[in-house]
Amino acid sequence: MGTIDIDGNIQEATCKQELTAMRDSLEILGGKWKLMLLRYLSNRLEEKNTFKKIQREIEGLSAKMLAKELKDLELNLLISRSVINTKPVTVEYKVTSYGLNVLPLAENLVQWGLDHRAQIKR
Amino acid sequence: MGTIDIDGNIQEATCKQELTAMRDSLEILGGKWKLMLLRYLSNRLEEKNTFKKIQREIEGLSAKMLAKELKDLELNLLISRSVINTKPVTVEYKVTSYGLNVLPLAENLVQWGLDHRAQIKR
DNA sequence: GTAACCGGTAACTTAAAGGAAACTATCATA
DNA sequence: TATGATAGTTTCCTTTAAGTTACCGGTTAC
Repeated sequence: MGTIDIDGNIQEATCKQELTAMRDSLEILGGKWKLMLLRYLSNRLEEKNTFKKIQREIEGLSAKMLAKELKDLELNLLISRSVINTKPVTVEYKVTSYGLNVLPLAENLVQWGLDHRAQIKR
Repeated sequence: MGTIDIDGNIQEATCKQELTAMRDSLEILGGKWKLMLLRYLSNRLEEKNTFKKIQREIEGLSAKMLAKELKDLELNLLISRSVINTKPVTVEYKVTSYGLNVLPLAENLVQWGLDHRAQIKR
């Protein structure tokens, strides 16, 4: 196992680095709404996903949480935010192409959760 | 996408079920120590991993948290607990074969975390 | 008899996450 | 002038996750 850096060198991660990496992942993707938002936006690439639209369509998601989660995702380059000059202004959120890379991971979690529920039932 | 149940039927999951599944996964695997413990035990299949040994070797992990995380993992059939009649008694924890299935998911998280750190640096 | 080892538990504290409701500011329509 | 839309922010509150310290019962070695 190893990543490849800019110069093409294999980067073997130490045990501690691996742990940090895992915690990073859980911290960045792990909130209550983050993966959900990424999946939501990934499944609506052709639509104009504004703040209010997202909030209306995801039940239970408050403005405060939505604003925070969107900010976090943007900071991590997973989504983009663009202000559009309509009146009143609208703001559109999109998954970045980099953000699309998270999807397989999210689907793995979905699948594991489904399998696990079946497993526990036995 | 779909799981296969006992009778071989394809189970298509609704959107809501998928979300629940994802949250289940994060809840079951998402604590501060759970995935770390699973990886720890998975890498030490040949050793006798007792409570104290684990606590000694994982720095920062208190008895309380260790006991709690082990209980949670056991409830979810991911590890097994067996009391051994030594004096004083020791308790051995092992990953179950079912628990081993979590490893790929954990490695994905590790890999994503490493890649992401590289990505953010640019 | 007392100190140390094992596998925990209980009580308390702190830090972070999350939720509800009200509020801001700008513009448009009725 | 009042109402409603968009995109948030602010305040207050509750819940949850996690850490700290002290302790228990049983056993053995000194």
